[in-house]
Amino acid sequence: MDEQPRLMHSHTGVGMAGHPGLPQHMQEGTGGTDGDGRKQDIGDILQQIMTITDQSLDEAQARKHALNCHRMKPALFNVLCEIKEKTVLSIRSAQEEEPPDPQLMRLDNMLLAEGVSGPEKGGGSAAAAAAAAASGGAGVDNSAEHSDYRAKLTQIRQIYHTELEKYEQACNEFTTHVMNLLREQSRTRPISPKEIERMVSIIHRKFSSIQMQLKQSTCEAVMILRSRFLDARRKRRNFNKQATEILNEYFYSHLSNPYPSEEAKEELAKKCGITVAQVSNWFGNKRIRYKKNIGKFQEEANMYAARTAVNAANASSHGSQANSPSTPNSAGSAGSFNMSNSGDLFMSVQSLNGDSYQGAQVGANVQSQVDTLRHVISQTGGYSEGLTANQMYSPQGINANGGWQDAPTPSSVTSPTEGPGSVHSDTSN
DNA sequence: CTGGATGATTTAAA
DNA sequence: TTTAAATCATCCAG
Repeated sequence: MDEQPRLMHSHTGVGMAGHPGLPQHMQEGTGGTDGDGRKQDIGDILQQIMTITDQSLDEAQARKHALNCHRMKPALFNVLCEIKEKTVLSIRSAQEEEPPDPQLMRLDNMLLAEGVSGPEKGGGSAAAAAAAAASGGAGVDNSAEHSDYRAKLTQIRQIYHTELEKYEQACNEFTTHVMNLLREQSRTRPISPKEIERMVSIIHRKFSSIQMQLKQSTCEAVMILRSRFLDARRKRRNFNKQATEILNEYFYSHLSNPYPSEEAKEELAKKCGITVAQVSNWFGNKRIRYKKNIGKFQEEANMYAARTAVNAANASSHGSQANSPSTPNSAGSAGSFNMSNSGDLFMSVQSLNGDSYQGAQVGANVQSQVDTLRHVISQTGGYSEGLTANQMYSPQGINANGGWQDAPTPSSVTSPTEGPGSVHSDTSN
């Protein structure tokens, strides 16, 4: 910009002094000072303006320059300004106020709520933030649960921000370009700053409509992601066999107190490749279902008990304790550990009695404990089978210890119509 | 297609 | 908050 653009209102009527260095062809007819010559001059200029679109760019540039430098130009410009001054009112009045688009506001709010357009870090998605807040300290499994979701959300956020930046940059570039163009044009035609402002606002509106599209598609992406995430969470997928085995192993080896501690849950979760919450769910389900129908789980219980017994025997022969998922002990007191052991062994006893289970694998030291347990069995043998089943996993001592199924009050359990006993009957009878 | 198995969610209680 | 219990929703073998 070597030359100040002559905007309409800042225009102060440049003198009519001739410009030096006019091209030769522009000079013709300017020699005389009479009216005819001037008229022809104007006609010539107008003619050139009219045909300007037919010219090549270089040619046009040259012509433009020539016109700009023409001595008649300021006068013509003034005339144009006057004409425009009279007609521009209608344009100016058409400048409407732009009300904030409610849809845009809704989109903005949603993006903010989803953490897409909000602060970069510290919270991620609203859902994740809420989950993290709800879970307090145990954010590890939650982050694992939501990591996929959050990763995708972050991706969306990144795309959104890059696109937004791109649009803004493009908008600024375009605005600058248009403004320069208008300034440039304001040399040859009257353009008010208001008009430039208006043009800029039109450009901004156009770009913001593009931005709204971006926001809309981002919102859609978030919604899709969200629904997919929720679906995935709602969808049930069975754990793999190994995970189930590990869980069952723990459950049956801690049958007297199948309440894994937080650390135990974490370890189990890690081993099984599931979350701590899932471990909790599993144990919750397992406890209630086991208790509801012990007979149904008899075989499973025997199997795992035998396996645990074997493991224990092997481990003890190597001089170390329990091989099961390295929880020190679920129930703090020393007595309960023994109890739990005895309870588990009791399962083996049952299988030996009822089904001639291969007890040969049970180590000798274990066998001796089995013998002592037989007493317990015989003592409780007078009850109905259903009760026997209950007694199996909750010997008296455990109840005293706050065992996992709080004293099933024999009287209530004795109701003979119950299922467990009947199922159990195939093995014991 | 069906019924049982099973993981997840909800509700209520401690 | 954890847990028991009920319930939901899906999976899956037959």
